Amino acid sequence: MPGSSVRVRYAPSPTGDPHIGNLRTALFNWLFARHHGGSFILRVEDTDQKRYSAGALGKIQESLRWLGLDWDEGPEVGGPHAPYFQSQRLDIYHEAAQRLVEDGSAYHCYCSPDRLEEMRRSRRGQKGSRGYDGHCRDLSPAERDRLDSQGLVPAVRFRMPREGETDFHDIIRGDVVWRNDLLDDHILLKSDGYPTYHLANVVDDHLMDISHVLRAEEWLSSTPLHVHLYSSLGYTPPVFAHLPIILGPDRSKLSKRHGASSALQYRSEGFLPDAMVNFMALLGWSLDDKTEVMSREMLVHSFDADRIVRSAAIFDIEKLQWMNGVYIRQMSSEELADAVLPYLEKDLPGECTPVDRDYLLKLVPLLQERIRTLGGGLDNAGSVAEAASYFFLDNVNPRAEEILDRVREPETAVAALKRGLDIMEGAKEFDHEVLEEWFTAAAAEMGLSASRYFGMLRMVLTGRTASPPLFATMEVLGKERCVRRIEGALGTLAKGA
RNA sequence: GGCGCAUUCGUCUAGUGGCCUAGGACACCGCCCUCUCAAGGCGGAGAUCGCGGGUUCGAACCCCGCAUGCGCCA
Repeated sequence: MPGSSVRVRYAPSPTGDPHIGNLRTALFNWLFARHHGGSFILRVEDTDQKRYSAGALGKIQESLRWLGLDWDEGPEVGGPHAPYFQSQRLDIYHEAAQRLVEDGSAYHCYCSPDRLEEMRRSRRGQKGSRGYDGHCRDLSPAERDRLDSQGLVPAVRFRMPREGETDFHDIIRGDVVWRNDLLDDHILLKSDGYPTYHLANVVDDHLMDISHVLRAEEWLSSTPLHVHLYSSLGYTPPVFAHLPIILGPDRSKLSKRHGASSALQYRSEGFLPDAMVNFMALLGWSLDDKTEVMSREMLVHSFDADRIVRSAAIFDIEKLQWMNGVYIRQMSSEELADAVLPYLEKDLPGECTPVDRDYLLKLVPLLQERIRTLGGGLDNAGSVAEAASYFFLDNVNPRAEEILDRVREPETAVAALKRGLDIMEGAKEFDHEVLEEWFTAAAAEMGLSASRYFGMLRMVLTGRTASPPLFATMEVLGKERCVRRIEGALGTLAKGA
Protein backbone atom coordinates (compact mmCIF):
# COMPACT_ATOMS: atom_id res chain seq x y z
CA MET A 1 0.00 0.00 0.00
CA PRO A 2 2.49 2.64 -1.14
CA GLY A 3 -0.24 5.26 -1.08
CA SER A 4 -0.19 5.37 2.71
CA SER A 5 1.06 8.61 4.15
CA VAL A 6 2.67 6.93 7.13
CA ARG A 7 6.43 7.32 7.09
CA VAL A 8 8.41 6.54 10.20
CA ARG A 9 12.06 6.22 10.90
CA TYR A 10 14.47 4.53 13.23
CA ALA A 11 17.42 6.85 13.66
CA PRO A 12 20.18 5.26 15.70
CA SER A 13 23.58 6.69 16.46
CA PRO A 14 26.33 4.27 15.53
CA THR A 15 27.93 4.29 18.95
CA GLY A 16 27.84 0.62 19.89
CA ASP A 17 25.80 -2.56 19.90
CA PRO A 18 22.11 -1.78 19.91
CA HIS A 19 20.41 -3.09 23.03
CA ILE A 20 16.89 -4.25 23.67
CA GLY A 21 15.67 -0.74 24.36
CA ASN A 22 16.98 0.61 21.06
CA LEU A 23 15.52 -2.27 19.16
CA ARG A 24 12.16 -2.07 20.88
CA THR A 25 11.97 1.47 19.49
CA ALA A 26 12.91 0.15 16.05
CA LEU A 27 10.32 -2.60 16.38
CA PHE A 28 7.50 -0.23 17.31
CA ASN A 29 8.34 1.97 14.33
CA TRP A 30 8.50 -1.04 12.04
CA LEU A 31 5.22 -2.47 13.32
CA PHE A 32 3.57 0.92 12.99
CA ALA A 33 4.77 1.29 9.40
CA ARG A 34 3.78 -2.21 8.40
CA HIS A 35 0.41 -1.99 10.09
CA HIS A 36 -0.44 1.18 8.25
CA GLY A 37 1.10 0.10 4.98
CA GLY A 38 3.61 2.90 5.27
CA SER A 39 7.38 3.13 5.01
CA PHE A 40 10.05 2.33 7.56
CA ILE A 41 13.20 4.36 7.09
CA LEU A 42 16.60 3.73 8.61
CA ARG A 43 18.63 6.88 9.09
CA VAL A 44 22.09 6.97 10.58
CA GLU A 45 22.71 9.82 13.00
CA ASP A 46 26.46 9.83 12.81
CA THR A 47 27.21 13.43 13.63
CA ASP A 48 28.70 12.86 17.04
CA GLN A 49 32.37 12.55 16.24
CA LYS A 50 33.37 11.77 19.79
CA ARG A 51 31.03 8.85 20.29
CA TYR A 52 31.32 7.35 16.82
CA SER A 53 32.24 3.70 16.82
CA ALA A 54 33.39 1.93 13.71
CA GLY A 55 31.48 -1.27 13.18
CA ALA A 56 28.47 -0.11 15.11
CA LEU A 57 26.45 0.47 11.97
CA GLY A 58 27.12 -3.10 10.96
CA LYS A 59 25.82 -4.32 14.31
CA ILE A 60 22.73 -2.19 13.96
CA GLN A 61 21.93 -3.58 10.55
CA GLU A 62 22.72 -7.10 11.68
CA SER A 63 20.38 -6.74 14.65
CA LEU A 64 17.56 -5.39 12.51
CA ARG A 65 17.99 -8.12 9.95
CA TRP A 66 18.10 -10.80 12.58
CA LEU A 67 14.80 -9.58 13.98
CA GLY A 68 13.34 -9.33 10.50
CA LEU A 69 12.87 -5.57 10.63
CA ASP A 70 13.45 -4.65 7.01
CA TRP A 71 13.77 -1.01 6.04
CA ASP A 72 12.34 0.53 2.90
CA GLU A 73 14.84 3.36 2.68
CA GLY A 74 18.26 3.76 4.19
CA PRO A 75 21.76 2.33 4.04
CA GLU A 76 22.28 -0.28 1.33
CA VAL A 77 18.78 0.07 -0.10
CA GLY A 78 18.94 3.79 -0.82
CA GLY A 79 15.79 5.74 -1.48
CA PRO A 80 14.45 9.02 -2.78
CA HIS A 81 15.81 11.02 0.15
CA ALA A 82 19.38 9.78 0.09
CA PRO A 83 21.84 10.11 1.59
CA TYR A 84 20.62 8.51 4.81
CA PHE A 85 23.77 9.33 6.71
CA GLN A 86 23.69 12.63 8.51
CA SER A 87 27.42 13.05 8.16
CA GLN A 88 26.78 13.32 4.41
CA ARG A 89 24.11 15.96 4.80
CA LEU A 90 26.14 18.68 6.51
CA ASP A 91 25.44 21.28 3.80
CA ILE A 92 21.74 20.88 4.37
CA TYR A 93 22.07 21.62 8.08
CA HIS A 94 24.36 24.58 7.42
CA GLU A 95 21.83 26.03 5.07
CA ALA A 96 19.04 25.59 7.63
CA ALA A 97 21.16 27.09 10.41
CA GLN A 98 22.02 30.00 8.14
CA ARG A 99 18.36 30.67 7.48
CA LEU A 100 17.58 30.64 11.16
CA VAL A 101 20.36 33.08 11.94
CA GLU A 102 19.30 35.35 9.15
CA ASP A 103 15.73 35.64 10.29
CA GLY A 104 16.73 36.02 13.91
CA SER A 105 15.45 32.66 15.14
CA ALA A 106 18.98 31.70 16.05
CA TYR A 107 22.22 33.53 16.80
CA HIS A 108 25.93 33.06 16.74
CA CYS A 109 27.44 32.14 20.05
CA TYR A 110 31.14 32.67 20.65
CA CYS A 111 31.29 31.30 24.17
CA SER A 112 34.23 29.00 24.74
CA PRO A 113 33.84 25.68 26.52
CA ASP A 114 35.81 27.22 29.36
CA ARG A 115 33.40 30.09 29.78
CA LEU A 116 30.45 27.73 29.64
CA GLU A 117 32.01 25.53 32.26
CA GLU A 118 32.73 28.55 34.42
CA MET A 119 29.15 29.70 34.02
CA ARG A 120 27.76 26.35 35.09
CA ARG A 121 30.02 26.17 38.07
CA SER A 122 29.19 29.59 39.35
CA ARG A 123 25.50 28.87 39.14
CA ARG A 124 25.59 25.48 40.71
CA GLY A 125 23.28 25.28 43.66
CA GLN A 126 21.47 28.45 42.70
CA LYS A 127 17.73 28.29 42.48
CA GLY A 128 16.06 28.42 39.11
CA SER A 129 19.30 28.21 37.23
CA ARG A 130 18.92 27.70 33.53
CA GLY A 131 21.33 26.23 31.07
CA TYR A 132 22.78 28.96 28.94
CA ASP A 133 22.90 32.47 30.39
CA GLY A 134 22.23 34.24 27.09
CA HIS A 135 25.67 35.84 26.94
CA CYS A 136 25.71 36.03 23.15
CA ARG A 137 21.98 36.28 22.64
CA ASP A 138 21.96 39.98 21.95
CA LEU A 139 25.41 40.77 20.66
CA SER A 140 25.51 43.85 18.46
CA PRO A 141 26.72 43.53 14.86
CA ALA A 142 29.84 45.43 15.85
CA GLU A 143 30.64 43.02 18.66
CA ARG A 144 30.11 40.10 16.37
CA ASP A 145 32.44 41.59 13.78
CA ARG A 146 35.06 42.10 16.44
CA LEU A 147 34.83 38.46 17.59
CA ASP A 148 34.82 37.22 14.01
CA SER A 149 37.92 39.21 13.28
CA GLN A 150 39.64 37.48 16.17
CA GLY A 151 39.21 34.29 14.19
CA LEU A 152 36.60 32.83 16.56
CA VAL A 153 34.26 30.34 14.92
CA PRO A 154 30.81 30.67 16.46
CA ALA A 155 28.32 27.96 17.23
CA VAL A 156 24.69 28.55 16.34
CA ARG A 157 22.19 28.73 19.16
CA PHE A 158 18.45 28.75 18.98
CA ARG A 159 16.74 31.84 20.33
CA MET A 160 14.00 30.46 22.57
CA PRO A 161 11.06 32.71 23.22
CA ARG A 162 11.11 33.93 26.80
CA GLU A 163 7.45 34.44 27.27
CA GLY A 164 4.39 32.31 26.89
CA GLU A 165 4.20 28.57 26.76
CA THR A 166 5.03 25.80 24.38
CA ASP A 167 2.78 22.81 24.10
CA PHE A 168 2.32 19.90 21.81
CA HIS A 169 0.21 16.82 21.63
CA ASP A 170 1.78 13.43 22.15
CA ILE A 171 -0.35 10.48 21.14
CA ILE A 172 0.83 8.50 24.12
CA ARG A 173 0.98 11.21 26.74
CA GLY A 174 -1.62 13.71 25.65
CA ASP A 175 -0.93 17.43 25.84
CA VAL A 176 2.36 18.44 27.38
CA VAL A 177 3.12 22.05 28.29
CA TRP A 178 6.28 23.98 29.15
CA ARG A 179 6.79 27.52 30.31
CA ASN A 180 9.07 29.19 27.79
CA ASP A 181 11.04 31.15 30.38
CA LEU A 182 12.26 27.83 31.72
CA LEU A 183 13.52 26.68 28.34
CA ASP A 184 17.13 26.90 27.30
CA ASP A 185 18.85 28.35 24.23
CA HIS A 186 20.27 25.15 22.78
CA ILE A 187 23.14 24.73 20.38
CA LEU A 188 21.99 23.83 16.88
CA LEU A 189 25.28 23.83 15.05
CA LYS A 190 28.53 23.21 16.86
CA SER A 191 31.59 25.27 16.08
CA ASP A 192 33.15 22.20 14.45
CA GLY A 193 30.44 22.46 11.80
CA TYR A 194 28.46 19.43 12.94
CA PRO A 195 24.80 19.82 13.81
CA THR A 196 23.39 18.69 17.11
CA TYR A 197 20.69 16.08 17.22
CA HIS A 198 18.05 18.78 17.52
CA LEU A 199 18.78 20.52 14.24
CA ALA A 200 19.63 17.45 12.23
CA ASN A 201 16.64 15.38 13.26
CA VAL A 202 14.16 18.17 12.67
CA VAL A 203 15.58 19.04 9.26
CA ASP A 204 15.81 15.43 8.17
CA ASP A 205 12.42 14.40 9.48
CA HIS A 206 10.95 17.23 7.44
CA LEU A 207 12.96 16.57 4.31
CA MET A 208 12.33 12.85 4.51
CA ASP A 209 8.65 13.52 4.92
CA ILE A 210 8.39 11.70 8.23
CA SER A 211 4.78 11.62 9.38
CA HIS A 212 5.13 10.15 12.87
CA VAL A 213 8.05 10.35 15.24
CA LEU A 214 8.02 7.37 17.59
CA ARG A 215 11.05 7.77 19.76
CA ALA A 216 12.19 7.05 23.31
CA GLU A 217 10.84 9.11 26.17
CA GLU A 218 14.25 10.59 26.85
CA TRP A 219 13.58 12.98 23.98
CA LEU A 220 10.42 14.33 25.51
CA SER A 221 12.25 17.14 27.27
CA SER A 222 13.76 18.47 24.09
CA THR A 223 10.57 18.34 22.10
CA PRO A 224 9.57 21.96 22.82
CA LEU A 225 12.79 23.03 21.13
CA HIS A 226 11.94 20.82 18.18
CA VAL A 227 8.46 22.28 18.02
CA HIS A 228 9.94 25.75 17.76
CA LEU A 229 12.42 24.62 15.17
CA TYR A 230 9.68 23.23 12.97
CA SER A 231 7.83 26.46 13.28
CA SER A 232 10.84 28.71 12.64
CA LEU A 233 11.84 26.71 9.59
CA GLY A 234 8.32 26.83 8.26
CA TYR A 235 7.82 23.11 8.57
CA THR A 236 4.74 21.19 9.64
CA PRO A 237 5.69 19.08 12.65
CA PRO A 238 5.11 15.33 12.60
CA VAL A 239 2.89 13.53 15.07
CA PHE A 240 4.87 12.72 18.20
CA ALA A 241 4.76 9.60 20.33
CA HIS A 242 7.27 9.25 23.14
CA LEU A 243 7.71 5.62 23.98
CA PRO A 244 8.26 4.44 27.53
CA ILE A 245 11.83 3.47 28.17
CA ILE A 246 13.03 0.03 29.12
CA LEU A 247 14.77 -0.31 32.44
CA GLY A 248 17.28 -2.81 33.68
CA PRO A 249 16.57 -4.96 36.73
CA ASP A 250 17.97 -2.13 38.87
CA ARG A 251 15.34 0.26 37.46
CA SER A 252 17.83 2.45 35.62
CA LYS A 253 17.91 3.06 31.91
CA LEU A 254 19.17 0.08 29.97
CA SER A 255 22.80 0.44 28.99
CA LYS A 256 25.98 -1.50 28.48
CA ARG A 257 26.28 -1.81 32.21
CA HIS A 258 23.42 -4.28 32.22
CA GLY A 259 25.40 -7.28 31.06
CA ALA A 260 23.40 -9.12 28.46
CA SER A 261 21.70 -6.14 26.94
CA SER A 262 23.04 -6.36 23.42
CA ALA A 263 20.48 -7.94 21.15
CA LEU A 264 23.10 -9.90 19.28
CA GLN A 265 24.08 -11.52 22.51
CA TYR A 266 20.59 -12.95 22.77
CA ARG A 267 21.04 -14.34 19.32
CA SER A 268 24.22 -16.11 20.28
CA GLU A 269 22.55 -17.53 23.38
CA GLY A 270 19.94 -19.11 21.16
CA PHE A 271 16.90 -16.91 21.40
CA LEU A 272 14.68 -16.95 18.33
CA PRO A 273 13.94 -13.74 16.47
CA ASP A 274 10.20 -14.34 16.46
CA ALA A 275 10.21 -14.86 20.21
CA MET A 276 12.27 -11.70 20.71
CA VAL A 277 9.91 -9.71 18.54
CA ASN A 278 6.86 -11.06 20.33
CA PHE A 279 8.39 -10.38 23.70
CA MET A 280 9.62 -6.90 22.88
CA ALA A 281 6.24 -5.98 21.43
CA LEU A 282 4.76 -6.69 24.85
CA LEU A 283 7.19 -4.33 26.54
CA GLY A 284 4.98 -1.28 26.48
CA TRP A 285 2.18 -2.50 24.30
CA SER A 286 -0.60 -5.02 24.67
CA LEU A 287 -3.40 -6.26 22.50
CA ASP A 288 -5.90 -7.00 25.24
CA ASP A 289 -6.15 -8.56 28.67
CA LYS A 290 -5.03 -12.06 27.66
CA THR A 291 -3.30 -12.47 24.32
CA GLU A 292 0.45 -12.88 24.69
CA VAL A 293 1.79 -15.24 22.07
CA MET A 294 1.37 -13.59 18.71
CA SER A 295 2.90 -14.31 15.34
CA ARG A 296 4.65 -11.55 13.46
CA GLU A 297 1.67 -11.34 11.09
CA MET A 298 -0.72 -10.97 13.96
CA LEU A 299 1.44 -8.30 15.56
CA VAL A 300 1.52 -6.33 12.34
CA HIS A 301 -2.21 -6.72 12.02
CA SER A 302 -2.94 -5.71 15.61
CA PHE A 303 -0.31 -3.16 16.50
CA ASP A 304 -1.15 0.48 16.79
CA ALA A 305 0.10 3.42 18.76
CA ASP A 306 -3.07 3.93 20.77
CA ARG A 307 -2.38 0.91 22.96
CA ILE A 308 1.17 1.83 23.89
CA VAL A 309 1.47 2.34 27.62
CA ARG A 310 3.00 5.36 29.33
CA SER A 311 5.13 3.82 32.02
CA ALA A 312 8.59 2.37 31.79
CA ALA A 313 9.03 -1.40 31.81
CA ILE A 314 11.64 -3.60 33.37
CA PHE A 315 13.15 -6.17 31.08
CA ASP A 316 12.27 -9.59 32.51
CA ILE A 317 14.51 -12.24 31.08
CA GLU A 318 12.57 -15.08 32.70
CA LYS A 319 9.49 -14.30 30.72
CA LEU A 320 11.58 -14.06 27.56
CA GLN A 321 12.96 -17.51 28.29
CA TRP A 322 9.48 -18.92 28.74
CA MET A 323 8.32 -17.33 25.51
CA ASN A 324 11.34 -18.60 23.64
CA GLY A 325 10.44 -22.08 24.87
CA VAL A 326 6.96 -21.64 23.46
CA TYR A 327 8.43 -20.78 20.08
CA ILE A 328 10.88 -23.65 20.21
CA ARG A 329 8.01 -26.05 20.80
CA GLN A 330 6.24 -24.67 17.76
CA MET A 331 9.10 -25.53 15.44
CA SER A 332 9.22 -28.64 13.28
CA SER A 333 11.88 -31.24 14.05
CA GLU A 334 13.75 -30.25 10.93
CA GLU A 335 13.78 -26.59 11.83
CA LEU A 336 14.88 -27.23 15.38
CA ALA A 337 17.55 -29.70 14.31
CA ASP A 338 19.06 -27.19 11.92
CA ALA A 339 18.82 -24.47 14.54
CA VAL A 340 20.51 -26.35 17.38
CA LEU A 341 23.13 -28.05 15.26
CA PRO A 342 25.69 -25.24 15.44
CA TYR A 343 25.23 -24.89 19.20
CA LEU A 344 25.81 -28.60 19.73
CA GLU A 345 28.88 -28.66 17.54
CA LYS A 346 30.27 -25.66 19.34
CA ASP A 347 30.03 -27.15 22.83
CA LEU A 348 30.26 -30.90 22.31
CA PRO A 349 33.63 -32.62 22.85
CA GLY A 350 35.57 -32.80 19.62
CA GLU A 351 35.24 -36.56 19.23
CA CYS A 352 31.45 -36.20 19.04
CA THR A 353 31.50 -33.89 16.05
CA PRO A 354 30.48 -33.47 13.36
CA VAL A 355 26.96 -34.23 14.48
CA ASP A 356 25.01 -36.52 12.19
CA ARG A 357 21.89 -34.72 11.09
CA ASP A 358 19.72 -37.82 10.79
CA TYR A 359 20.64 -38.85 14.30
CA LEU A 360 19.99 -35.34 15.55
CA LEU A 361 16.61 -35.40 13.87
CA LYS A 362 15.65 -38.41 15.95
CA LEU A 363 16.58 -36.93 19.28
CA VAL A 364 15.36 -33.40 18.68
CA PRO A 365 11.77 -34.22 19.68
CA LEU A 366 13.10 -35.32 23.06
CA LEU A 367 14.94 -32.05 23.49
CA GLN A 368 12.20 -29.87 22.16
CA GLU A 369 10.04 -29.54 25.21
CA ARG A 370 12.95 -29.40 27.59
CA ILE A 371 15.05 -26.52 26.35
CA ARG A 372 14.20 -22.84 26.42
CA THR A 373 16.96 -21.55 24.19
CA LEU A 374 18.81 -23.15 21.32
CA GLY A 375 22.12 -23.01 23.09
CA GLY A 376 21.12 -23.39 26.71
CA GLY A 377 20.62 -26.46 28.81
CA LEU A 378 17.96 -27.40 31.33
CA ASP A 379 17.07 -25.27 34.34
CA ASN A 380 18.54 -22.24 32.59
CA ALA A 381 22.01 -23.58 33.26
CA GLY A 382 24.65 -25.18 31.12
CA SER A 383 24.44 -25.74 27.40
CA VAL A 384 22.35 -27.97 25.13
CA ALA A 385 25.49 -29.92 24.52
CA GLU A 386 25.72 -30.75 28.20
CA ALA A 387 22.03 -31.49 28.43
CA ALA A 388 22.21 -33.92 25.54
CA SER A 389 25.78 -35.15 25.90
CA TYR A 390 24.83 -38.77 26.64
CA PHE A 391 23.30 -39.04 23.20
CA PHE A 392 26.70 -38.42 21.68
CA LEU A 393 29.33 -39.76 24.02
CA ASP A 394 30.58 -43.32 23.66
CA ASN A 395 30.15 -44.09 27.33
CA VAL A 396 28.63 -42.38 30.31
CA ASN A 397 30.28 -44.50 33.01
CA PRO A 398 28.18 -44.00 36.11
CA ARG A 399 29.80 -45.01 39.38
CA ALA A 400 28.65 -48.11 41.24
CA GLU A 401 26.88 -46.17 43.96
CA GLU A 402 25.03 -44.14 41.35
CA ILE A 403 23.84 -47.31 39.66
CA LEU A 404 22.76 -48.76 43.00
CA ASP A 405 20.96 -45.64 44.10
CA ARG A 406 17.54 -46.95 43.07
CA VAL A 407 18.12 -50.70 43.43
CA ARG A 408 20.13 -51.14 46.58
CA GLU A 409 20.95 -54.87 46.55
CA PRO A 410 23.83 -55.56 44.13
CA GLU A 411 22.59 -59.06 43.29
CA THR A 412 19.16 -57.73 42.36
CA ALA A 413 20.67 -54.94 40.34
CA VAL A 414 22.95 -57.28 38.41
CA ALA A 415 20.10 -59.66 37.73
CA ALA A 416 17.89 -56.81 36.57
CA LEU A 417 20.56 -55.45 34.27
CA LYS A 418 21.24 -58.89 32.81
CA ARG A 419 17.55 -59.29 32.24
CA GLY A 420 17.62 -55.97 30.46
CA LEU A 421 20.42 -57.17 28.23
CA ASP A 422 18.40 -60.22 27.30
CA ILE A 423 15.43 -58.09 26.38
CA MET A 424 17.49 -55.78 24.25
CA GLU A 425 19.36 -58.46 22.47
CA GLY A 426 16.16 -60.34 21.80
CA ALA A 427 14.37 -57.28 20.47
CA LYS A 428 13.89 -57.46 16.76
CA GLU A 429 12.78 -53.89 16.50
CA PHE A 430 14.36 -51.41 18.88
CA ASP A 431 11.13 -49.54 19.26
CA HIS A 432 10.11 -47.61 22.37
CA GLU A 433 6.65 -49.14 22.59
CA VAL A 434 7.91 -52.68 22.35
CA LEU A 435 10.74 -51.98 24.80
CA GLU A 436 8.40 -50.44 27.29
CA GLU A 437 6.13 -53.46 27.13
CA TRP A 438 8.96 -55.91 27.74
CA PHE A 439 10.66 -53.91 30.44
CA THR A 440 7.41 -53.29 32.27
CA ALA A 441 6.69 -57.01 32.26
CA ALA A 442 10.22 -57.75 33.44
CA ALA A 443 9.92 -55.29 36.31
CA ALA A 444 6.72 -56.94 37.45
CA GLU A 445 8.26 -60.41 37.25
CA MET A 446 11.25 -59.36 39.31
CA GLY A 447 9.10 -57.58 41.81
CA LEU A 448 10.82 -54.26 41.12
CA SER A 449 8.78 -51.11 40.84
CA ALA A 450 8.94 -49.35 37.50
CA SER A 451 10.25 -46.31 39.26
CA ARG A 452 13.24 -48.17 40.73
CA TYR A 453 14.02 -50.37 37.76
CA PHE A 454 13.65 -47.65 35.17
CA GLY A 455 15.50 -45.25 37.39
CA MET A 456 18.47 -47.57 37.50
CA LEU A 457 18.35 -48.13 33.76
CA ARG A 458 18.21 -44.39 33.26
CA MET A 459 21.38 -43.93 35.28
CA VAL A 460 23.11 -46.73 33.41
CA LEU A 461 22.10 -45.44 29.99
CA THR A 462 22.38 -41.69 30.49
CA GLY A 463 24.42 -41.16 33.60
CA ARG A 464 21.62 -38.93 34.88
CA THR A 465 18.73 -39.15 37.27
CA ALA A 466 16.61 -37.15 34.86
CA SER A 467 16.23 -37.59 31.14
CA PRO A 468 13.57 -37.75 28.46
CA PRO A 469 11.27 -40.82 28.74
CA LEU A 470 13.44 -43.90 29.13
CA PHE A 471 12.26 -45.96 26.19
CA ALA A 472 12.22 -43.11 23.74
CA THR A 473 15.76 -42.42 24.89
CA MET A 474 16.68 -46.06 24.33
CA GLU A 475 15.23 -46.01 20.87
CA VAL A 476 17.28 -42.98 19.92
CA LEU A 477 20.46 -44.33 21.48
CA GLY A 478 20.00 -47.57 19.56
CA LYS A 479 20.64 -51.14 20.53
CA GLU A 480 24.38 -51.08 20.24
CA ARG A 481 24.94 -48.12 22.58
CA CYS A 482 22.41 -49.42 25.09
CA VAL A 483 23.93 -52.87 25.21
CA ARG A 484 27.40 -51.43 25.57
CA ARG A 485 26.34 -49.20 28.45
CA ILE A 486 24.60 -51.99 30.32
CA GLU A 487 27.62 -54.24 29.89
CA GLY A 488 29.78 -51.41 31.13
CA ALA A 489 27.61 -51.03 34.20
CA LEU A 490 27.75 -54.75 34.90
CA GLY A 491 31.51 -54.47 34.74
CA THR A 492 31.51 -51.56 37.16
CA LEU A 493 29.33 -53.49 39.60
CA ALA A 494 31.49 -56.58 39.34
CA LYS A 495 34.55 -54.54 40.19
CA GLY A 496 32.82 -52.80 43.06
CA ALA A 497 31.55 -56.07 44.58
C1' G B 1 18.96 22.19 41.52
C1' G B 2 15.20 23.11 37.58
C1' C B 3 11.80 21.08 34.28
C1' G B 4 9.15 16.94 32.31
C1' C B 5 7.08 12.11 32.49
C1' A B 6 5.47 8.09 35.28
C1' U B 7 3.22 5.33 39.63
C1' U B 8 -2.31 -1.51 39.40
C1' C B 9 0.47 -8.50 42.30
C1' G B 10 8.17 -9.57 42.58
C1' U B 11 7.92 -8.67 36.86
C1' C B 12 5.04 -7.63 32.01
C1' U B 13 0.20 -5.96 31.79
C1' A B 14 -5.88 -5.55 31.48
C1' G B 15 -8.72 -1.65 33.29
C1' U B 16 -10.99 5.31 30.78
C1' G B 17 -17.03 6.42 36.90
C1' G B 18 -21.06 1.21 38.70
C1' C B 19 -19.54 -5.38 34.79
C1' C B 20 -13.52 -4.88 39.94
C1' U B 21 -15.19 -9.15 46.26
C1' A B 22 -9.22 -5.65 40.37
C1' G B 23 -8.66 -9.96 35.05
C1' G B 24 -4.48 -12.46 32.27
C1' A B 25 0.82 -13.93 31.70
C1' C B 26 5.95 -15.03 33.69
C1' A B 27 8.14 -16.52 38.17
C1' C B 28 6.65 -19.16 42.90
C1' C B 29 3.79 -23.14 45.67
C1' G B 30 0.39 -27.50 45.59
C1' C B 31 -2.32 -31.33 43.04
C1' C B 32 -3.15 -34.29 38.53
C1' C B 33 -0.64 -36.82 34.51
C1' U B 34 3.85 -39.92 35.10
C1' C B 35 9.67 -44.42 34.80
C1' U B 36 12.68 -39.30 36.15
C1' C B 37 12.91 -34.36 34.03
C1' A B 38 10.09 -31.46 31.06
C1' A B 39 5.61 -30.16 28.53
C1' G B 40 0.43 -30.00 29.63
C1' G B 41 -4.08 -29.64 32.89
C1' C B 42 -6.23 -27.94 37.47
C1' G B 43 -5.79 -25.03 41.82
C1' G B 44 -3.27 -21.58 45.39
C1' A B 45 -0.69 -17.65 47.29
C1' G B 46 0.44 -12.75 45.67
C1' A B 47 -1.99 -5.68 44.35
C1' U B 48 -5.51 -1.93 51.16
C1' C B 49 -4.74 0.11 42.55
C1' G B 50 2.18 5.13 45.87
C1' C B 51 0.07 8.48 49.98
C1' G B 52 -3.42 12.39 51.49
C1' G B 53 -7.38 15.35 50.34
C1' G B 54 -11.51 16.50 47.32
C1' U B 55 -15.72 15.83 43.27
C1' U B 56 -19.73 12.08 43.00
C1' C B 57 -25.20 8.24 45.23
C1' G B 58 -20.66 5.60 43.67
C1' A B 59 -13.43 6.35 41.89
C1' A B 60 -7.98 2.15 40.18
C1' C B 61 -10.48 5.36 36.65
C1' C B 62 -11.97 12.77 37.35
C1' C B 63 -9.49 17.20 40.19
C1' C B 64 -5.70 19.12 43.73
C1' G B 65 -1.44 18.43 46.87
C1' C B 66 2.54 15.34 48.49
C1' A B 67 5.96 11.28 48.02
C1' U B 68 8.84 8.14 45.23
C1' G B 69 11.05 6.53 40.66
C1' C B 70 12.88 7.62 36.02
C1' G B 71 14.39 10.95 32.17
C1' C B 72 16.42 15.52 30.26
C1' C B 73 19.23 19.88 31.21
C1' A B 74 24.85 17.43 32.15
